[in-house]
Amino acid sequence: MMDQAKRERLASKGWKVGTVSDFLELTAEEAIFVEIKLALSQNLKERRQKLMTQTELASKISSSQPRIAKAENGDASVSIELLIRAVLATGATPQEIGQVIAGVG
Amino acid sequence: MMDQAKRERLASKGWKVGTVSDFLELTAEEAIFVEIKLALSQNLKERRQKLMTQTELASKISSSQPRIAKAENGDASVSIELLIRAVLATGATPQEIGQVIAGVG
DNA sequence: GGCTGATATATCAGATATGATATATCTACG
DNA sequence: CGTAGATATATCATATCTGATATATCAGCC
Repeated sequence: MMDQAKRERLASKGWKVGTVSDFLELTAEEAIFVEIKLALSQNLKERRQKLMTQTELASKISSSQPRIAKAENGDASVSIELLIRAVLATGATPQEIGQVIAGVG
Repeated sequence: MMDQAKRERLASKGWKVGTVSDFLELTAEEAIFVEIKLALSQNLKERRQKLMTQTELASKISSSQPRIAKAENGDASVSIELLIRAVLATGATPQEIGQVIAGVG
């Protein structure tokens, strides 16, 4: 079970987990979906930090530094689309992305 | 190298691969991104057909039958978001989704 | 042929994610 | 301290994706 601290951390990023009952309304699939996004987000941050600045990565994918920051911080407004585009731009292979997702759950 | 037939197949779904030069403007990462979407699309169709109708799946994820049809046919207007939500709704695990993505490339 | 259920295609108004911009915060170094 | 580079936060107009709806096509069966 997810603890209070984690719920608050997610809620602060815009995820709809404010109250306990709200949280319980998340279906198992929705929960997995969020976890996949968070896993990609973490992976992006790790890979990017070794290679370049947020500004450099942003220009590679015609995005902006603020959006990369949100992507790396698990902001709910960032789509999986952008997360995957960004991870690919760090040189990740489909195999690596697959492993990150498989590591969820 | 992708052949003419495949280019035409993609273009017909809305992908920007109309002319050869347009096609060549796709970066390697963009190409991988499209392939990931197509792999998820195929996987969705296979899994869903064994379990339920498009209409049933649509209601599970508060979508519509036409949108599921587009998702299964690799239409460019369908996001990875929707593809993953749909695959999860067929009961796929993160492990299975990871494998599908890892299988690209 | 006609009927029925499933899937595909077309259109569209509304919702959501987007990049841009401005600015704030942080960190390291002089 | 002050300056510089990197990252975080806020706001916003626009582009893209969305579900809904209507309708077309297809397959199997009578």
